[in-house]
Amino acid sequence: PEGYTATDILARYKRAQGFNVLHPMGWDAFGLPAEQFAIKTGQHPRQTTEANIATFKRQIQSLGFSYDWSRELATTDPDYFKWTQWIFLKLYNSYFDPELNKAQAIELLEDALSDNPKRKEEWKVNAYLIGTHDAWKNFTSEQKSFRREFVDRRRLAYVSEQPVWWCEQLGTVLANEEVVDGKSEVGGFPVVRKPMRQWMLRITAYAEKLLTDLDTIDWSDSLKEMQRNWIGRSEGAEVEFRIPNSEFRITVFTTRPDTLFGATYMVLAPEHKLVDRITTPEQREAVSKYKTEVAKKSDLERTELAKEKTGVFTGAYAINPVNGEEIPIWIADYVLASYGTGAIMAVPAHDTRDFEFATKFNLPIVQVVEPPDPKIDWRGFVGDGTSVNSTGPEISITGLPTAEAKKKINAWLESKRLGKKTINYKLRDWLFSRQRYWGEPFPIVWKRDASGNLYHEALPESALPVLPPELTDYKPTATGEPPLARAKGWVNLPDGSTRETNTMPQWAGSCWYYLRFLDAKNPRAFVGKEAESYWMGTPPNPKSEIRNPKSATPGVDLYVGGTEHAVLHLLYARFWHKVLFDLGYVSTPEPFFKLVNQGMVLGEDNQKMSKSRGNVIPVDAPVQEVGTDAFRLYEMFMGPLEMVKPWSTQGVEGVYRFLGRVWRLFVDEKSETEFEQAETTEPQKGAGLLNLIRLDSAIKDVTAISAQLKTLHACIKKVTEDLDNFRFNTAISALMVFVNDAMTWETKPVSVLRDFLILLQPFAPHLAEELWEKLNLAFSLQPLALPYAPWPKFDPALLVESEIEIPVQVNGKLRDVIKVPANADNAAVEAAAKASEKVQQFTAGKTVKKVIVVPKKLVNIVVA
RNA sequence: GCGCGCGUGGCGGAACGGCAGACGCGCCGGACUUAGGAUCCGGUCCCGCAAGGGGUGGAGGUUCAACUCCUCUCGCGCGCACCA
Repeated sequence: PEGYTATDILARYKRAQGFNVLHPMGWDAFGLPAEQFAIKTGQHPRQTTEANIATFKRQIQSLGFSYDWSRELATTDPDYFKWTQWIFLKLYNSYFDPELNKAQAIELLEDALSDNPKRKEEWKVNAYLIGTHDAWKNFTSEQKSFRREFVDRRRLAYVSEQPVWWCEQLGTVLANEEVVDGKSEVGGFPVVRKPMRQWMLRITAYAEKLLTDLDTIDWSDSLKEMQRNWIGRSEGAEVEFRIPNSEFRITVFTTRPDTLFGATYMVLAPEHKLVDRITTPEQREAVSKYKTEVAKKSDLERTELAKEKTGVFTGAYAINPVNGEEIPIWIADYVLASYGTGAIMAVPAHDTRDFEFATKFNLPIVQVVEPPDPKIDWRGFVGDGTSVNSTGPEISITGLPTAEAKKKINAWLESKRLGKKTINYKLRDWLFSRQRYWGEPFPIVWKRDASGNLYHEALPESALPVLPPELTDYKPTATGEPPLARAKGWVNLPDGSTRETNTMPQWAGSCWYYLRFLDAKNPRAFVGKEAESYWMGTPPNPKSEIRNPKSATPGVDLYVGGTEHAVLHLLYARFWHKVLFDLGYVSTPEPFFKLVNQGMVLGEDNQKMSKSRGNVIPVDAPVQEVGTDAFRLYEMFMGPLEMVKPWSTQGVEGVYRFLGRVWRLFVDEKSETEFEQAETTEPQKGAGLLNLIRLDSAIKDVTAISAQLKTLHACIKKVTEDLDNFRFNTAISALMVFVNDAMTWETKPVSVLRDFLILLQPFAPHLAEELWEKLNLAFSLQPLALPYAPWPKFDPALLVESEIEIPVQVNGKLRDVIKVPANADNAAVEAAAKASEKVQQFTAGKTVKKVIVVPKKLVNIVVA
């Protein structure tokens, strides 16, 4: 409720300011967690999903959130996932054009192949593919399958056979992002690497944009940093090492080409393709034994237990291109097959891991970098310095600082065609298929060509939505065959083709729901052009003030959510959005302009709430005890939204008492006693008895005096400014200050109380509306609905004091507080300060060296 | 190990470089009450009768003035982690 309360307050605030506010709610209900719950309770996922939605909806509605329920959606609804499948088709039918740096329709790739000779060269298209687009129709089946493969390899959604994370207990493969410390993110089950044929999404094509565009959006630094780390950009060079008397070449990636002269050995990942080919007969046994050992280790063991380096010599040597020296090639599991080229040049003098390895296996350690400080030991020094011992027959970088050395050696490598500058990313393509029942089916069928080769083909848009088959046994299989394969009648189509039986992951639906909210019922498009550009488009809606006016990037004005989606939903959604942007379906390059992470609410014991600890506060409990308004108010009063903070039952009572004071500010206490008595004697009259409650007789339709206006306008100013900065806790404290003061008033002007209720309404809407209604009735005011009553504007003129208090310091220490006329000039203020008796006590007999007068703030007298 | 964030009363937390502790909880005292776990009034950083002194994890620095800026350091939280 914390994040939802925050957005509801802002939605109500912005609505009162006259903005057109889109504040929606929906259900992201496909995927593993929902299906796991269904299996656990032995029900069909559709049943449990519907039941859970009903429960959540009841709770959410009990909190009085002002959602536009006409836009409610569920990702499991065919009217919704039809468009999830539609977007998948767009991914399938697009490729990433590196020259234009954007996604393009796949037909353009085909056109480019036939029209642009330069492009053909780039793509390394075989000569027989050259011809006009039309000519392709007359290709032989062999040619067609070649062309198909060529195109398929470039789709943003593609099929790939490679080692993937397989989770036995969940019966499905998982994406990198869903595997945490060698276990599944859902359930914490072990996962293993297993080669499988799977659907992938080419998110790596967007690595650079996903990284650089972070600078255009207003997210927290930590969240941006998490995405940056996950994308893991690193600049370096690829260098090619020859193997003597062999055709084979080993390419390594290094961020320190300047240390090339210090490369005294090479290491290949045990899984590297060349390992078996280069291993000498004498070393064959040792190498294959090591490979088997490594294969048995889980990834967890490979990383966590890797304090001690292991590896074996392959018997082969490579030639260091800068000095022609032969260096031994080892294999070791500290080199990962999945990063860079799966091979490294080892520079033990200037890399911690290589240093450990070389020390253990007695490999030579040669200094090639001089640390900037001679006191630092060069052994294991990994920072920047000056190159030494780096002179070869053709190239020397000795004496150059690291940055220049890198530049020079890169240029040399490039001129010799031995290497080139490269950028590497940790980000891998997104594994997009799951062997589960509860997800969107792929709009894909499989066919065989004349020579019997299996190939995939997209269904036409008219075939959407592809509904999943009704299955009584929807549980996953042990073999990894998707449960959908059981529905033979569904799988096999009349024309002999078969349906794809994998389903999409739980993240698919949430990748674009914010777009569907804009136009939730549109039957013709995933979102209508007009609706999209009205809510999301450039130029930014000039009425939006949440949006940073300096940013050219519009999008969703405010997204409140937890950090748990940092490298999952929030990365995936940005990726999909960028593809849709490239293809011209949305008008912004980024989906979410401002994102605020609400901090977790801990249990009263300062621990994370969990069933096992028994410290969970169920939403219904405080709502029943103190009511929705107090609950909302406390959620916001606990502390800053972003901060982690513990729940406190006593704290809830505090804001409950505040609401009681608000009530008594408006209501005649005697009438309340009458109401309570009547309720016990005549309970059958029920709600009608509420009329017994009368407004306090001090509330009058009179002009407010200036002190009252001052109190009101100070409150307006503070609440307005705090809401603009998402500082709910201090806004509430300002409301409390107002009430504390107003309680002492002998006469309470209606106009002031009304404005106060408008300020209170976003936080405590129920109480505010009740009192608003009573005021309207009692004073026959126009019956304007409170949520649309215009937000009051504070008048600075009313806050001006004729006399102000100025603290006076002597040598920076507070000695007195003096009263001066607000319009007093600096000289007058200084004189008044010096005239103060208390001040004189500390200045007597001393020389005044300097007097600092900060207008309307403070006086500091410096004496010696 | 690297990155990000945070250290303020008994507690949650306030403070554009300008009166440290707003507001709330708790506690102490009083009023009203048969009663109070309701409500209202007053008090509440520490030492001190007071005058005054000390105080924002610790040590330095910049400044007339530092919770706020800089350097180092300690502690806590989160994230990443053999990424070449």
